Amino acid sequence: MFTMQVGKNIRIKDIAKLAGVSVGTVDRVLHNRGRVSDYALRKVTEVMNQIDYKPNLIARTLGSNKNYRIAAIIPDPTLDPYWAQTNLGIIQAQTEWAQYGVIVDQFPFDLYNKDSFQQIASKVVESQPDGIVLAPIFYHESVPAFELFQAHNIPYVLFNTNIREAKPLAFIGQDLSQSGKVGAQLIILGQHGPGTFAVLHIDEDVQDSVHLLEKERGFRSHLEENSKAQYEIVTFSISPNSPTFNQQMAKLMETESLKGIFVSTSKGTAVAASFLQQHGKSEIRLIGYDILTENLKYLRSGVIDFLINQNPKRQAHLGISHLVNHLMFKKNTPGTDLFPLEIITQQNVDSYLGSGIH
Amino acid sequence: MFTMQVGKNIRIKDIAKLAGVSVGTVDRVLHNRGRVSDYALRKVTEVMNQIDYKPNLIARTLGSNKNYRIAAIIPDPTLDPYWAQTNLGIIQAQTEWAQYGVIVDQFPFDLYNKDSFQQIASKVVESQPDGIVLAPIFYHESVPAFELFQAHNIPYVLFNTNIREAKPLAFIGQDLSQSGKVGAQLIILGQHGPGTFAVLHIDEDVQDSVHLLEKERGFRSHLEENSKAQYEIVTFSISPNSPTFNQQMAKLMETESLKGIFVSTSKGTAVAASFLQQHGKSEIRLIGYDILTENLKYLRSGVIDFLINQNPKRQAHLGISHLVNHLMFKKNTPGTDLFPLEIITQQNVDSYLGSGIH
DNA sequence: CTTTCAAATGTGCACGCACACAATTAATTT
DNA sequence: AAATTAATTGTGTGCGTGCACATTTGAAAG
Repeated sequence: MFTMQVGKNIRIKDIAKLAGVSVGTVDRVLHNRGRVSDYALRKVTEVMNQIDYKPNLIARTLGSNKNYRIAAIIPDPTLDPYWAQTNLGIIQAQTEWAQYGVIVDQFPFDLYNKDSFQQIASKVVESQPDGIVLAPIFYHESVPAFELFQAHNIPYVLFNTNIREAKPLAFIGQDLSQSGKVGAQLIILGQHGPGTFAVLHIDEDVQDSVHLLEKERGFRSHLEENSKAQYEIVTFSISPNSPTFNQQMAKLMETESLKGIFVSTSKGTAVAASFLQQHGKSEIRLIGYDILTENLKYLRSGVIDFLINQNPKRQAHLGISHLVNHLMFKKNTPGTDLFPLEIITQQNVDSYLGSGIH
Repeated sequence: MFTMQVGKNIRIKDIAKLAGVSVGTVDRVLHNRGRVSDYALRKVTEVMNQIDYKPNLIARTLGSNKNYRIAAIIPDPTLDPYWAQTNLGIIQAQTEWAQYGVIVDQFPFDLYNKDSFQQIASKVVESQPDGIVLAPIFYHESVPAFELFQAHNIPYVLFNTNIREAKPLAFIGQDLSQSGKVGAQLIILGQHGPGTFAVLHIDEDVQDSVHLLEKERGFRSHLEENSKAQYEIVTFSISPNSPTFNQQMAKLMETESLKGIFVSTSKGTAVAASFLQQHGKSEIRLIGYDILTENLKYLRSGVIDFLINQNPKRQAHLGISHLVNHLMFKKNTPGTDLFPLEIITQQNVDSYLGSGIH
């Protein structure tokens, strides 16, 4: 029907010519800003249906010379090495987009204080950002926050923890139940029953931490389905601040039948490792989370056998990129971006440390 | 010294004003095209040293409306599922950059024919591309190819296999020796000696395949260093076309002491798996490479215990991106991009399949 | 002192899009 | 029929950079 130049891309100008209108009209149709007659609308949409128009995103960003402010709500990075990694990802995204008019403001809250989360959330809304990225680790406190964001029409992206009720622009993280299954698979590998496996939730308020319980659920379900031998699974939910903490851990270490430990938190992994080492029980299989400096030490010395990498840095980085793509490039982001459940060992850990952002 | 507007970025125009010259002169200095007086050159460089000018890449690509042709030299994707994955990565990059005037031409060569590689290489140079990405799987044939590229001043990016003599723009791939070590670590996990481990090189001409021997070297070195029990390691280098292939494999399967098999090629992994299954020896630990459809089947049914993911798709994709960044955005690429040695199991394989390009 | 010519410098347009504003047309009122 | 107003459509400018071309400068030659 129409002769098109090969190689060259279709521009708004071309559409205008084909539809017999001006670029302004096409522009109004594309962004449905109204102020267009039915006739012109029909003409343009007709052309649009026949050709495959892909707007030049490069030109678009240059043309609309907008500035965007993004708020990042994360736990205080100075209080926890895991969230320090997250912080790094945010900083990276920040510097990356800075020259294109994107400003990322961090709003840290206290990991151990639910109220602080709520306070920060309303503070963020007050600052009227164009978008929000957040790690909604507190279930109950998050739901009203989402409602607040929605009421103010601010798009938000979740990472780390998914919450069913939230209708975010995107979720970036892992399938936590599946993550538990990976842990289970690694803990029974080459083991011969019967024996005991321990699940440890160290350092967080488990009552409300959906993500930790999800991991445990996956862990248990895989063991029940797949282990031929008889294994006992025990769960400990303890805070290191508790007066009985040392005592409880010591008792666990001395359990004769103990064959493996699965720790659901990254920080807790190193804690469990130190106890195993102290009690000369390095042979007991230990599986935990994330490549933190502390964990690295124990992984290298063989106390920790496997780490499951949650990649907090990349999660945060990608969260912001998603938001920028949405705001600046008007790109449709995929609803969920599930990260691979990376298995880290003594032998492949360096290949992960060496590679940039993966 | 100079008052700068916060938030706003420095433009060429700003530099010109500060240096007391026109934008044209600044442009000439930036791209050192000459035709600039010593005085002006000094003035501009002075300003450049004081401020941190980051060119707006968005505007740059829009302004210089250039077209780039990239040639991709890879083994024929129709002959091997591994290289089919590579092909997918190239196609993805192709569609991604198409609208910005980047054209990627594929030049497939015959995986089993070294001469075809040489022929294709000179054919590529004839086509005068702006850049080349290639998988130099044949050592001896690659070196003269690199010299040819250099002589014609065409930048090239390597992936999959690194070659010391090549001075590429970038190398994208894995540390193969370390990859073998990961294989070894996974094969002894939970095993109790004594016993036999087999290293299988199936399907390629091992004489010249540096990459396979690298893996074996790593495998052996880790076992020698780390296993307390006595293990015997045997190596088989066989082609499935060989008349004695079935016989040799059958004999291996019946080896009583066999505790594990490490296969160095992705295609060979499925072959080994089928033999294990046929002989009812699924309990023998099997470790191989890559998430190919065939391998997936055996991984799911438990015949394959671990796969090490080389991520051919992403390697190819990133190779092209590196080249585009160099050509179009004039960005300095990092010399080497070592991919993590991803460990794939029954439980985490879906998390890898689900995620897009990571 | 004018002419010639090359080196140095400045100016203007294009890239494709967004957006503000100007111009046109049609409908309604006086 | 002229004037007012609203609805629609078209035009122009800017975003920051690259590049072609025009202009200026200064020195050498006539």
